[in-house]
Amino acid sequence: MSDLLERLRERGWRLTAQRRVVAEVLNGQHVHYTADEVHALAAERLPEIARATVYNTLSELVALGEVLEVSTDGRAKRYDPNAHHSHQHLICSRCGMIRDVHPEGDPLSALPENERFGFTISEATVTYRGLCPHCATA
Amino acid sequence: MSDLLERLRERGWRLTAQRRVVAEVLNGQHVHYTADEVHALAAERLPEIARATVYNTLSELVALGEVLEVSTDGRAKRYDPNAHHSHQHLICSRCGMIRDVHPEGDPLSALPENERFGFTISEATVTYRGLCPHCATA
DNA sequence: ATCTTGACTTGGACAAAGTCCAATGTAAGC
DNA sequence: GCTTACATTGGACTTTGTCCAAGTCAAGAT
Repeated sequence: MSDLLERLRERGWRLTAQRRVVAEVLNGQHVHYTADEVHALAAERLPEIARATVYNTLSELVALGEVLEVSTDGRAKRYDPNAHHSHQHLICSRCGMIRDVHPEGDPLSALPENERFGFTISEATVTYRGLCPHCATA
Repeated sequence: MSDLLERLRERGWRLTAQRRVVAEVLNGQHVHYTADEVHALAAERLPEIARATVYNTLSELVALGEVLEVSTDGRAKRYDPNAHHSHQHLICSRCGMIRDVHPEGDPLSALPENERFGFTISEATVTYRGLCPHCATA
């Protein structure tokens, strides 16, 4: 935890109570919260924190590479604190639960040159969908 | 084109002027429009078509499996008329443009059994991101 | 050809998610 | 402990999408 705050301070991040609370809410979670959920959890500790501040802070954490933005469908974006381990996502089509997974190989290499259309490709994400054990039996 | 409309009619779809125009806008495109873009294009031919009708019609086409919904990020969903050929997407991080691409191999097989957490996995989608030739030079 | 009817369309209100901005507050360096 | 540049606030605004009651119309029946 304090690693995160220290890394941020080294990069010139001004450490305010609001930013600390947002970072603490995210840190070490294996669930991926929406911005509104982060706001609600942060407000438990710091009641007057503004929605805009949560959005700002999340965007900064994403820009700094400390947190990943995951947009699963047309709904709210979710924030994934596990930015330092490359991984992909497995999502339950029914309940929306997300698990981090680690497929083998590099999906980037599966795209031949003549399928790149002049793009400068920087990233490939793989999303697996299906039913989680709980939803499959329910 | 008329294939699509015929298929839909066989399934009991009531063919209205509005639905015809929406289907015609989508048909045969290799770009993937947002609902608003579809609305604008449809309105060129049928000026008074309502936004709600476009949304309704797109949802029906998706439910019938004739069109795929692609949600690229937090922005508007895009509609992909190429539902009958399996493919993946390459997205410009700046302007949001989408191209269909065809990577080699099957991403599903890259996920080992012990990384499936009891899920019944039905689908794997791969999304490549980068800058399109136009945005890379601008 | 006209009627009938249930499905379709309309437009406006509403909602969710997110952005923007001017005024105010404050962390950190001096 | 001052100062000031940077952060926060809250409310208005935007975008994307959904909902609904009232009006309209495609298509089968007569």
